[in-house]
Amino acid sequence: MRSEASVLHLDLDAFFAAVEQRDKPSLRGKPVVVGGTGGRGVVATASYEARAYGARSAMSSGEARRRCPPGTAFLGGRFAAYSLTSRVVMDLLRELSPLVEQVSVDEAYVDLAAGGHALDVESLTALAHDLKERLHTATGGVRGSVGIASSKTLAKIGSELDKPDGLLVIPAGSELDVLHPLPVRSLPGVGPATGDRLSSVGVRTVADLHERSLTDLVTLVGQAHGSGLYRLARADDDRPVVPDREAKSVSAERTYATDLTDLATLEHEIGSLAQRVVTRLQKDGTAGRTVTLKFRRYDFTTLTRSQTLTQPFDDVRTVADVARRLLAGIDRTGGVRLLGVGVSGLATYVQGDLFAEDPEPVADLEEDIDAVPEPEAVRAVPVWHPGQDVEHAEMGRGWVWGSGLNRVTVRFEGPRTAPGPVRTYAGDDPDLSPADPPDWRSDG
DNA sequence: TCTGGGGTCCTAGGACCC
DNA sequence: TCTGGGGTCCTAGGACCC
Repeated sequence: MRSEASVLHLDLDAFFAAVEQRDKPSLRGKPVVVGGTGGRGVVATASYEARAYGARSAMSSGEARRRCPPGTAFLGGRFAAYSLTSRVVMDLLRELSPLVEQVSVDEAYVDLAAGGHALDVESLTALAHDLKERLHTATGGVRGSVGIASSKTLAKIGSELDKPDGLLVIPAGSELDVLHPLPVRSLPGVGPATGDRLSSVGVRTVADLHERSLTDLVTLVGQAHGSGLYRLARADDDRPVVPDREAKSVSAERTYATDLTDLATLEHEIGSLAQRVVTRLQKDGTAGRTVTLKFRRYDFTTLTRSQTLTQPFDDVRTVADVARRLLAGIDRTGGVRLLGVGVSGLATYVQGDLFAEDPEPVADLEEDIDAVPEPEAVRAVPVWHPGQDVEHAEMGRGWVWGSGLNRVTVRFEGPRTAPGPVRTYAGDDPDLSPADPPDWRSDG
């Protein structure tokens, strides 16, 4: 908690629906629901007109249809438009401060102290008012709610309390006055499960929470969550505004209109999910070490299976092969409602121009790189993927990082100058064809 | 027409190493 | 011949958020 209200939280109001209403004037003033329109769809965003009829985020689309009147627009979503509009807003925020932490397409924190702004309540109110107006103009009609307080949590609660089109400054010193009357469920991080546990011991408001001892709370909801709640009840939150957080995992999943049972179909679906994940991995110039398969049965029971490999990978074949092997160990009786494929344990690599004259130094990126020499060449080499039959090796392009006798170390070509997935094969001819596989091995 | 899709963080147990 | 802890990594599941 800072001594001044210098953290701003912006939350765009009914964002997806607002963009639709902006682009289609006939939808303005009418209930609009954006989300999955199929039999198993859920609501992503309901306009405030639709909320008046009881439509809510995460509700099944069927339920929303039942609640909303005829004439309600049910739309599938145009994510390119949302993302473009989001960028306009985030650019405006970056004019306020170099420290902007984007949480999602429609939400961000801004460190106003880092932007050198006057932090008295009057100035902050004027700043927020001005931001809201500029945002509305720049986006062509989207509105947002702003909270400004001495911490991220309080700023977020502030924007939430005055929605929609809100503006709430919580002056330093008044945090507990705002916090204590609120239901615990309104604290970020307190969902249905924690809410029920707290309620079962008579904790309903933040004031109730404030009366409980640290040990009580830790016993009730665990170490991390318990101490977090203890601090929250005291407005004790000093988390910094952090721009550009690195992603820790990448995943893709799909719920099928009807449950899948056929193994060949499941394996095919895993292939297309793996492709989606790998496309993003490669675009980000990153690679991962762990593949996770997510599996939801016909009855909604959900399980995950994962496997960690010794080397990072960023190719479809590895991801798909590992995921298919994980699938083989799962009882598929009754049918599969959802499949997901994820990659985690991401390693971050320096992006750079492949042919830059003065490449980024790679030596100190990771300890185990120290011994690796500069790449000698980029050339076509056979590429083997962990878990793959040697017979199915392909030709690929890779950086050759040192070819010794009977041994060539290859890194995948990609937008990076630092270590990526390493594939080594033994053999004295670096131009061996896949039809004539050498004695393959995977090795650092 | 019950329950999307993309994430983060935490817990807990077992393996393994020192 | 009984019996340590601590630390880290991996796996599985769960809570929560937008």
